[in-house]
Amino acid sequence: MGGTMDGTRQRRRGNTRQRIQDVALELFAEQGYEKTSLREIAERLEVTKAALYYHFKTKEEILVSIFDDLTQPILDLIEWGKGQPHTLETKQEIVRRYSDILADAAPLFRFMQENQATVRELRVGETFKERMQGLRDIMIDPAADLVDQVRYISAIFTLHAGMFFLQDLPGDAEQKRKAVQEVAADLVTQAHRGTTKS
Amino acid sequence: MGGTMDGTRQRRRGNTRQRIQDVALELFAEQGYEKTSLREIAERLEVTKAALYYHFKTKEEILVSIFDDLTQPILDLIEWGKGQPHTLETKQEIVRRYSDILADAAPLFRFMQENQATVRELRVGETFKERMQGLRDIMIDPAADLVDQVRYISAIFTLHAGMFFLQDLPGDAEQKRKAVQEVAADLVTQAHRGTTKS
Amino acid sequence: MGGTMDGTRQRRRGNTRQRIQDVALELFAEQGYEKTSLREIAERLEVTKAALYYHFKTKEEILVSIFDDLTQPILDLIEWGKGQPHTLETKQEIVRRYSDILADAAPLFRFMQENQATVRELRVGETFKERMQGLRDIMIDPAADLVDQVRYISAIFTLHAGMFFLQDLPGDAEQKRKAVQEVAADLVTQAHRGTTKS
Amino acid sequence: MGGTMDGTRQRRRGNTRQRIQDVALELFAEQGYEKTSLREIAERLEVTKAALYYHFKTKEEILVSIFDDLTQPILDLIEWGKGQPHTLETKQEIVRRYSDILADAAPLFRFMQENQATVRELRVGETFKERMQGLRDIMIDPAADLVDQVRYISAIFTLHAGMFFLQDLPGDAEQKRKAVQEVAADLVTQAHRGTTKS
DNA sequence: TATGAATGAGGCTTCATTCAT
DNA sequence: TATGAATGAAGCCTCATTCAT
Repeated sequence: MGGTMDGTRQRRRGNTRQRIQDVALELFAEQGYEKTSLREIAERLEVTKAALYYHFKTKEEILVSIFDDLTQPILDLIEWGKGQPHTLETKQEIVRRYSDILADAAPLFRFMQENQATVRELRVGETFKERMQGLRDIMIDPAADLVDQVRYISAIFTLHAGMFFLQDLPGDAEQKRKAVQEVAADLVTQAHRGTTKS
Repeated sequence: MGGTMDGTRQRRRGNTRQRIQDVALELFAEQGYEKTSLREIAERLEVTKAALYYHFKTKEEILVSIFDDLTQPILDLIEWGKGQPHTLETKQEIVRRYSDILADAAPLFRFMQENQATVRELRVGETFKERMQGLRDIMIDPAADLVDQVRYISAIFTLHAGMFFLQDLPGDAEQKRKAVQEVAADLVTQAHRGTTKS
Repeated sequence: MGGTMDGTRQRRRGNTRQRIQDVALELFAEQGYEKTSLREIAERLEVTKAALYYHFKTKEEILVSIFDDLTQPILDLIEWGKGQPHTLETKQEIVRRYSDILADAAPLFRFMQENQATVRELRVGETFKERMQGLRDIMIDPAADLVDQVRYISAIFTLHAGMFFLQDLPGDAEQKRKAVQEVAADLVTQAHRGTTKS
Repeated sequence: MGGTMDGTRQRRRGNTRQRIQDVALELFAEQGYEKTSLREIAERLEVTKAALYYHFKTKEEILVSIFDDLTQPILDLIEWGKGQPHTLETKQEIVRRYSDILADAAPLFRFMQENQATVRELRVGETFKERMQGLRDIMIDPAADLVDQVRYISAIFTLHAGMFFLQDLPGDAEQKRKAVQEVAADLVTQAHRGTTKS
C-alpha cells in the first residue's frame, strides 16, 4: 500500500518460495507437522494461505521440497561411500561427514526425529528410510556379526541423539559435538575390529 | 494374552476403561497421537465417543493414564538405583532392567519416541523427561568426563533405538535384543572404566 | 461408606429434593439456565446426575418446581387484590407486598429477569407472564390514560430493577430498598391521581 | 430495506459479513445467544459454518462486532453529555436522545436485556455495563439523595422496559413510545427539582 | 434412594484445499 | 504473483437423558 521502500520487510522479490520453506521448517521443527497449520505459516509470512498454494501444491509438498533440498548431501555421501574401500578410515570419514551434514541441517533432522510417527505416513518417510539404509549399507560389513552391526547402528544413532539429548548437559556446544563424534567413531572402530579380526 | 476363553466380545462390563487404554495405545503407537481420532478409538471398541468421555476427561488424559500405568517401573528402578553403590555391577544391572522395562512396554516407548514433537507439548512430555533424567542421574558419574557422559547416554539411546531400528535387520528378535543389550553394557563399561581409572 | 455420623454434610435424609432445588436455583441465578449443566448441579451436591433424575423428570422440571414453590405468594397477592377496592391505599399496599415478595425470593426473580430469552421458550415463561398480567390487572385502572398506565408498569419495573441495578450504588441495602419502594409508590400515586382526577 | 431490486439473493459479494451480523442479531434476539447455533445462522444464510469463521474468529466475536457497531451512539451521547451543563434541559435532552438510540437499535437492546445472565460472562457484558454507568454519570447529580438517584435510574429503566413490556398493551406504537418518554422525563424532572431545591 | 455406564445429538472450532479475480 | 471468499470434512468435547442394577 503506497510506496515501495519500507524498512519493515525488505527484499521479497521472487524469494517467497524460499521464505515459505524457511518459516515452515522452523514451525514444523518447533511444533510438529500436524500441529503446524498453513494459516500459521501464512500469518508469520504476512501473506494469505492461498499464496502458499501458488508456490506449493499441498502442505506435504512444502515438506518434501525442504527435505529434498536439505538431504541431497546424504545422497552425495552415499555416492561417495560406494566408491571407497571398506576400510576403517572410510568409515570414520563417513561418521565425520555425516556429523557435519546433521549439524548443517539440524532443524530438519530434529524434525524427522521428533515426528517419526507422522513422517512414516508421508512420502518423505519412505525416502528418508531409503537414505538411512543407503548409509548403513556403505558402513556395515555384511559379514559383521549381530553385535557389531548393532554397534554401527548405535554409532549413527549416537550422532542423531547427540544433536538433541545433549542440550540438557552442561558444557560448550562444540565440545559436546566433538565428544559425540568421538563416541561414534569409537563404536565404529570396535565394530570394524571385531569384524576384521575374526 | 492369558485371559479366559471368549470369542470376540462378551462380558465387557467394568473393563471398558482398560479396553480404551489398550486400543488407544495401539492406535497412538501405530499412527501417532494427532492422527488418531477419538472417533477411531470409539469405533474400534464399538462404543460411542461419548463413552470415552465417561471414562476420561480428555484425549490427553487417556494418554496420561496409559503413561502413568506403564512407566511406574521406571520410577521403581530409579528408586532402587538410588540405594545402590555406584559400581559397574549396578550400572549393568540398570541396563538389564531398563531393557526389560522397554520390552514390556514397547508400544508406549515406541510411541514416545516417534511422537516427541507432539509429546513435548503434552503433560506426559515433561514427566517423561524427568524420568529419563532420573535414570541418567543414577547411571552417570558426575565426575565422568564429557566423552564418558556421552557414552552413558548413548547406551540408553542404543536400548531405545534397538527396539525399533533393528526391526529391519534380519535375525531372531530375542537374539537382537541380546546384542543390543551387549552393546549398551559395553558402552557403560567403557564409560565406567574411563572414569574410575583416572 | 462406613459410619453414619460425619461432620461434612449433615441431615440428608429425604431432603435431597430440596437440596437439588437450592443448588439449582443458586447456579441458575449465577450463570444462567443454559450454562448450568446437570453435571454441575450433581457435582456440587456430591451425587450423580442419575440421582437428579430420580427426583425430577427433566432439567426443566427442576426449574418449574422452584418457580411454582416461590411464586405462590404472587398468586395469593393477586387473589387478595381482586377482593379489594381500587383505592390508592390498595395499590400502595400491593406495591409494598410485591416488594416483599421480590425480596424474599430474590434469586428466582433475578434469574427470571436475567434469563428472559431462555425462559420465554420454557413453560415457566408463559406462567410468569400470566402472573405479571394478573398483577397489572389488579393495579391498573383500565380507564387510565396511556401515560398513567406506563406509570403503573414503570412502578413494577422499578421494583424489579431496584433489586439488581442498585447494587452498584453505594449505600445501605435496606435504605436502598426503602428508596425504591418510595419511588414506586410515588409513581402509583401520580398514576392514581391522574386517573381519578379526570 | 432500501436496496436495489433483487428477488431472493443475487449479487451477494462483499456483504456477507454484514449479512451474518443481521441474521445473527435477529436470531440472538429471538431465541437467545446460547440457543442460537452457528449452524442455524449459516443455514439461514445458505453458507457453511466455515464461512462464518472466515469473517469472525468466534461466535462471541460476531456478537461483539454487532454490539460495537450499534452502541457507538451511546458513546457519542456520553461524550456530548460531558460537555453540557447539568441543567434540567440537558437531562431531558439525554432522555430524548437515549430513547431514540434505543428505538434505532431495538433488537440489540432487547437482546441485551433478555440475555443478561449470558451476557454477563461475555466481553460485551462488561462493556455494556461501562456504557450504562457513563450514561448514569452524565445524568445523576452526585449530590442527589438516594430517592432521587433511584428516580434517575428508574427513568432509564422505564425507557428500556417501555420497549418490550408495552408490546402487550393495546395502542399505537408511536403513541406508546411518547408516553414512555413522558414518564421518564417526568421522573427526571422530579429528581432534578428534588435536588436543586434543597 | 441412588449409581455406573452409556448414548445420540449437537455444540464450537480448525483444517487443507479450491477457485474466480 | 498473489488475494478474498468459501467449502467439506473432521476434530474435540458437552449435554440431557436412559436404563439396568
